[in-house]
Amino acid sequence: MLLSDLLPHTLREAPAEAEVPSHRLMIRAGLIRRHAAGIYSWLPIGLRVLRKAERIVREEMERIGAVELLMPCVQPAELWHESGRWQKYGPELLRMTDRREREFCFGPTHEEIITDLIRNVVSSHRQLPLTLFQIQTKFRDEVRPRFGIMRAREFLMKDAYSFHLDEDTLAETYTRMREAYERILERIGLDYRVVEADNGAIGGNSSHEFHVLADAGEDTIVYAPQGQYAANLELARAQAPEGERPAPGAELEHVPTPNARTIPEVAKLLKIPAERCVKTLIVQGSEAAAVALVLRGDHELNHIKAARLAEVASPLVLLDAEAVEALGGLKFGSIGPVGLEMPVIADRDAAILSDFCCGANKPGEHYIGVNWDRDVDEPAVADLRLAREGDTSPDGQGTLAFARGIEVGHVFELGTRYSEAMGAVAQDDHGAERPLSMGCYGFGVSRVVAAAIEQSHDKRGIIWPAAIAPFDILVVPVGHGRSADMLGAAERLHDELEQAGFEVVLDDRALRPGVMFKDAELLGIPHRLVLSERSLEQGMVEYRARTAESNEDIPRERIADFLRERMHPPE
RNA sequence: CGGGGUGUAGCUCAGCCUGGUAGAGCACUACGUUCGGGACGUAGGGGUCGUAGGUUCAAAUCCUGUCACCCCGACCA
Repeated sequence: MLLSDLLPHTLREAPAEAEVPSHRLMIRAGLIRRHAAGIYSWLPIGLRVLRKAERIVREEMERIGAVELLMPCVQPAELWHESGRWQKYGPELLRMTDRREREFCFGPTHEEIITDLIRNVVSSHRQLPLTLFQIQTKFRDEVRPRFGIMRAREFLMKDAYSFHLDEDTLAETYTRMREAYERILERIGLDYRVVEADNGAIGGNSSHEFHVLADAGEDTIVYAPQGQYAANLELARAQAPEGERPAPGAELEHVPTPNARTIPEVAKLLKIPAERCVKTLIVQGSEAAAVALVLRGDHELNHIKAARLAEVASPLVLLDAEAVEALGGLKFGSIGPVGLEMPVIADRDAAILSDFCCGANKPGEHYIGVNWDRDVDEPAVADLRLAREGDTSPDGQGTLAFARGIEVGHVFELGTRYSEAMGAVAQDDHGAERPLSMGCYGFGVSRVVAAAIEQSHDKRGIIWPAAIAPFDILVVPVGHGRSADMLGAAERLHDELEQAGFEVVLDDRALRPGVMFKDAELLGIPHRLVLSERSLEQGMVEYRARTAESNEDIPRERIADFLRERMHPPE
């Protein structure tokens, strides 16, 4: 293929808006182009990469017996009303009306459509289990699209759905899908972690996320480097405290704390470590107007965990200063559980404290020597806090470390949430009609391309993993001006390698060598061959891997074999 | 949605404070010289200064509204 035919458009400088390496490099290399926030074109070279990622995903889906179909991007509102999500999904759902004022949305996901399809097509256990997938453009009207293709509003996703009448085959498909995702990420050559996850808006039971590790990642993942445990920080269980609560050793005492509102200020003023203070957060209750959450002073509230408590409203609402004041004159900076007239839930670490310090529910006053049971009713106890680096892993193996991750895949066991709402049933082997169990499995195809660049680039440009590189080999002829047949020689080399089965692109732009070399590095094609007047005379070709610092001269007639060995080294 | 910021040529930016003929580098076109790490010369093309209104003899510049975009926090492949 000729580079000049591929709409090459490299930039020396990236637009000011591009912040993270993958976004900058994709724009500079001319792989994508933005039209509006989170909406991009894929230029020919970029599209080759996307198609390669897509092909790997498709192959691994087919390997586990999933079957491809294609569903519509535009979906009728009625189906979303049936599942209840027309109300629930919120402004992220791009809604529209047709000429007859009938409502539609641009699909952000396809549970409704697939369930509608299956309920009309499947009626017997003999047709199950069944796993279907598609690779298709999705639209989610993200609050804040950013980082180019990484968090776009329009993006390419593989979504798969499985249907079952028994939990065993659902669990089996779920496991096979997890393994398929691991194979995809291994084939692309990415460093990743599988983590326990929250189910979010899609709902259901068990759920795992697949994160590619990268500094630009938007999620914090928690994992034990020496053990198996890994989870999204939102979900990571905190280490349970050991031992019993010590018996009270101090008297309850009222102390003035003028101008000390935060835990560090109070701790400093009273010369008490933050670990012996508690903070009290007032949130909206599910039934009660307010619920108090008590955490140790040095711990942070995990909002997801709090929202999951039956007593607490979901999603979590932290009451603001005004609402707190309305509850009997409470002020931020001096709230504590003593004498508080509302349900109190303490984190496990706060619940085993004795002789602790807390706000006295009057501005500028605190209590010290506070003890549960003696001074305050025993609280309900729950895991409320965020995990911290250095905590012992919840499974006891090693200590927790944090890393940044880019979520490229997410698998869910949905159960019967959609099939019950939408009446997707089949007859079991006794002739009884039962709702189908579902699994759903998403993989961000366009996002994994950005993730690959985040993990594999240097200051000069992209370093494509071989599996998704737009081409295997770039041929660069230099010295057009001196040697009349330079381009002809390059074309012969290109044709020969193409016939040998390589994907080859020839830089036929006849630019100055420096420009072509810079672009070669920016584009990141794994193998570069340079032809020059000198090498032609000597019957050699100059080879350099994208990752190498220097050149090797390879005899012209050996070049195909040499490249074969480089790309597929003998075991 | 809350907080901060930016809109001037395809890209990076200057000009704005202190109103007076819209600029530079890169990119683009033509010609010439160059040709192993982002060359040089000459001549060109391209911008109603985001947008609407106001102040003024005169607005890129001052004022008001509005839109778009970017960054930091609550959501997701």
